[in-house]
Amino acid sequence: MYTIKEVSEKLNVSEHTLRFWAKSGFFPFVKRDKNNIRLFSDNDLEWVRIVICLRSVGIDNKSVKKYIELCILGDKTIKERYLIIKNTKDKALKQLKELQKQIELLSYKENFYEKLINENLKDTWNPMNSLK
Amino acid sequence: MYTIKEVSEKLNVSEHTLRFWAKSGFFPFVKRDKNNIRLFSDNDLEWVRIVICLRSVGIDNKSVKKYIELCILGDKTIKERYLIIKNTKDKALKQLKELQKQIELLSYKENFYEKLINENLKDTWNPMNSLK
DNA sequence: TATTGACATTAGAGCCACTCTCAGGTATAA
DNA sequence: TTATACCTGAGAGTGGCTCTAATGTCAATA
Repeated sequence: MYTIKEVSEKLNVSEHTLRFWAKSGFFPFVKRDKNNIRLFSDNDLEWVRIVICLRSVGIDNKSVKKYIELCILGDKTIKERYLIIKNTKDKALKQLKELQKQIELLSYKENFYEKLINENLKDTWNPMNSLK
Repeated sequence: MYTIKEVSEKLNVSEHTLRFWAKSGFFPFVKRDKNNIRLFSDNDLEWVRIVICLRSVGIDNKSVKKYIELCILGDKTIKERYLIIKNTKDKALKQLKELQKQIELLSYKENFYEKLINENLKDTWNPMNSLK
């Protein structure tokens, strides 16, 4: 069983965020010890991982909450949950493409600056000039 | 020359955001017509693209502003700008890896649900059970 | 035994980056 | 000349943290 701090370190999410998520009802199953301290099981960690996954792909907190509620409702919500995960994956794939495009642009500019520095040329990329 | 609306459509950023960015000093070079309406040149569009790029990789507005100010200062800031772009690219590459991991997890779960639906099995993924 | 330090808890204020609403200005078209 | 389709700025509202403050538990040390 892990405290908030340990979960925070294991999964690289701030304690603040974990408490905020807890307050938002993302972890209805996490137990407390006699001093009211949250104890996450290994299985709970997997849940946190899913929340991280959904959030990092830009699913808003309300929808994350809804997904969790569907899980708790059990088998009869499987199709709905399937669709949420599928749509989320599709969204993530789009983001991946977008990110690749941004990396290309950044690489282009990195290269551009490298050349400028090496060749000691003037910068032709400034408010008054064009990219290409 | 393009109005805010046209830029918004071309680059898929809301007019609100563009105005917000303008107010934040991200486009000090954009001209206005006699009615005070912003007119973006093709070159300005490239600037907006860079801002989109930096923002979408999570560079905060203050740092975006700083980068723009460095550009305006001209040649003597090239090395500093190079480092900003390089660090941003590295950050983006990390995000790419992270995103790929998330997509893997989503695919795993998608598959899991698909099987459940096809085989009409019970859901073993719920608060009380483990992922594997 | 008292206190120090490392942990935990909550409520709630503050912050960032939008996002939206509003009131108002201009230009063309019916 | 009124409708529409734009544009403008100011400023309120929102989401999702992020941080602070006040408080509590417990183990170790002076």
